Amino acid sequence: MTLSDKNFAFVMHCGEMGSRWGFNRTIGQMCGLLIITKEPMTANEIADALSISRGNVSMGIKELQSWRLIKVQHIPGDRKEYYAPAGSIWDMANRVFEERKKREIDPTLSLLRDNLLEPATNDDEKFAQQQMHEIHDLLETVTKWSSELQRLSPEQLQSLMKLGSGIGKVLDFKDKILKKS
Amino acid sequence: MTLSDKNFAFVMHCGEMGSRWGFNRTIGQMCGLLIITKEPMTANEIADALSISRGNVSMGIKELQSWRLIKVQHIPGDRKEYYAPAGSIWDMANRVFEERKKREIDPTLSLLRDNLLEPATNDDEKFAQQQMHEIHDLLETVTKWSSELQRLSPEQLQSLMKLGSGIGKVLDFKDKILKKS
DNA sequence: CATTAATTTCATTATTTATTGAAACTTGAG
DNA sequence: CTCAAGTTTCAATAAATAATGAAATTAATG
Repeated sequence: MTLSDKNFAFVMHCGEMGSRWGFNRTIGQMCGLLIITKEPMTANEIADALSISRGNVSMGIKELQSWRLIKVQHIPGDRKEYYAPAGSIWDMANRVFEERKKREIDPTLSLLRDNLLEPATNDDEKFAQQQMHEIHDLLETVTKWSSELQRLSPEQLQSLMKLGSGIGKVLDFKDKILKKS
Repeated sequence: MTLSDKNFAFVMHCGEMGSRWGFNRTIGQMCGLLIITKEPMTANEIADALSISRGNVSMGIKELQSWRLIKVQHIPGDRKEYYAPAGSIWDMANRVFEERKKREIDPTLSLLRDNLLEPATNDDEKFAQQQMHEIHDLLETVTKWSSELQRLSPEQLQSLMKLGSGIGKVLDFKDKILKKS
């Protein structure tokens, strides 16, 4: 199975972007490949399509599984493993978002919490703590929000998404209501 | 000027996180250092504090400027350049967010747009285009939203942020209103 | 305009990260 | 249990990325 030029270009683009999205080139390519391929693929097919070693594919699969982006399927009478995206595009974007929050925000939040528990012992530390406090609050807000978004029903989410520039108006509206009551 | 243990630990943490935030270790450290240091610092002070070469600091400054995270200040009668964060914590987070959108989303959106203009020439391409279409729409929504958030006044933003779990209720409320009218 | 303090550049070197492929391991079938 | 198809591991190697520091450049001062 060979990719058409256009599809190949997309897969290569995913490779280029890979490291910006949180993984590396190969894993970006694998992810892109599995997304645009209708049928689940075997590890060997992936290796062939991308001209990379079998071992590298194995690593990549492990990584993609740790991101919960792919799932394994079996075909009766065939002992090979077939890989496919673990959900819709939306699901996958969500997973990447969640996973990146875990890697990019949580560790810092934890460090800041620890730091802010101890009292500052001089002026430098006092100023530093003020700054850290601001960062802490910002990250907490982001965290609260992302978990809030996770909790919304798909319909609510869609409603929110479609809102777009309407969000400002809804906010003003809400504020008015709250002031009255 | 030497850092206290706690402040040093914070700076080193910023280094560890650096690559996850979109830059590299040194630049993460520089960023953290400038944030928790009350007074603007010279390039040499930065190099000393982090035990890195002067040249490396120069590179880092250039990079941090390209992210619009730091600004240069001058002290009368002193020809050295003094560096300081370019805004509040909130400003900086926003800049990072914006810049990352530019690097992580825009190029893909552009590729997808181009791809979707050309008609698919076979079934594989047809399926691939469906998937790309979904990705495209998702990224467009994200883009629209982030620019929407940029446009909100600070008060509106704060109001939105504080909303937290209230967002669901506001949405339901909005839907009710819309249905009535 | 010469001096010199300060900054930037960039070829070289060091470090980190990714890839290969052969060997070890796992697993299902006979 | 044995075989063979399939997968994983990991030491060795390759590739990419970052850091150094000396030389070149810039710019303020008298």
